[in-house]
Amino acid sequence: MKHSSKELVLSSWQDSLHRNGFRVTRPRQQVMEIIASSTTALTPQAIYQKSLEWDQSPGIASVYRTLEMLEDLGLIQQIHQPGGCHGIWPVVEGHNHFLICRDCGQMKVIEGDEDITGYIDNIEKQTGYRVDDHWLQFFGTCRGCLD
Amino acid sequence: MKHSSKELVLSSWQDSLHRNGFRVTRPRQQVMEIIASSTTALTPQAIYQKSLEWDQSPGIASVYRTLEMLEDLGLIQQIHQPGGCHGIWPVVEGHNHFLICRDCGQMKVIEGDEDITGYIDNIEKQTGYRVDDHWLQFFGTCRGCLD
DNA sequence: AATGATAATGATAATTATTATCAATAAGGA
DNA sequence: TCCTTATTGATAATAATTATCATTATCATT
Repeated sequence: MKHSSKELVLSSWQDSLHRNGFRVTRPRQQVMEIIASSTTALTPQAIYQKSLEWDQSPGIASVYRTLEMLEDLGLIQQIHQPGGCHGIWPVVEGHNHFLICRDCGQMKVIEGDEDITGYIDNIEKQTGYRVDDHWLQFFGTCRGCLD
Repeated sequence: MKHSSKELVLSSWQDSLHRNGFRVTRPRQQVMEIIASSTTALTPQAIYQKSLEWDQSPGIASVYRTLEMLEDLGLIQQIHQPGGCHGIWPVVEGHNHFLICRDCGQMKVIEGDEDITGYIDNIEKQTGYRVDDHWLQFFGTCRGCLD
């Protein structure tokens, strides 16, 4: 029996909650399910709206509380977009860059390319800053929205 | 007589308002002054707070209205940071990348390096996306905060 | 499987940020 | 200087997030 990536993510998240002494409750499972299933970075409000499709759904306060917990555990992160707001996206192994479709919001995660390490060295030399992290995001149109 | 960069920015912004039929009012001048003088990307609320140091200051609504106008004119942009909120920063010629100090918020603008064009080509080939823009931001510690 | 300590929830009040409204004001061309 | 009207300031309305607290449900222990 083959497990989908989503199921692997969800079970590892549940493990993480247990290991850190957090209970695995229905509201938390629902929020995690929505995040892990999404192909776009969702805002807290959007997550709450999606949860309303269930016959039973978490209160808005629990959505925010769950997001805070997941972020503290390093399981999710905020992705910023030109519009102004940020959406929620799972943290995955390694350093990532993001590719976002302006039309439908669909996201792709790109394995961090080390091509820019040279660039970073230059910046450190020229500015005197010590650089310890960076964001690289690409915006454009996905295959499906190009037609 | 040598004009500072700030003065050049402010006079070009005023020209832009005039050319586009906007009046140059005291509240607008104050907001522009604060943005052009800042070494960090300020939120609308932070701009309003700074304006209160004057004996006369714009209402909060005028701050928001001025920011919307300046953004529509392409004179300012929103800079996103890990904290969650975004700050206001002048748009300058060409494509830029940003270097932000985590401690004091001080920003440096880096002339867009074309090193990543090859990277973008690869991404387009591998994903089928058409990429038309990107954000590259570096986070770290500035010279002053390193001590 | 039942119990119990307590973490977590849901409902809602409180807070904060942003936008809309409108009478009064001031910019800038005539 | 006058006049037209774009803009302002005060504040109401809206939206998003956080805090409060009595009730509920998880899960280690029995």
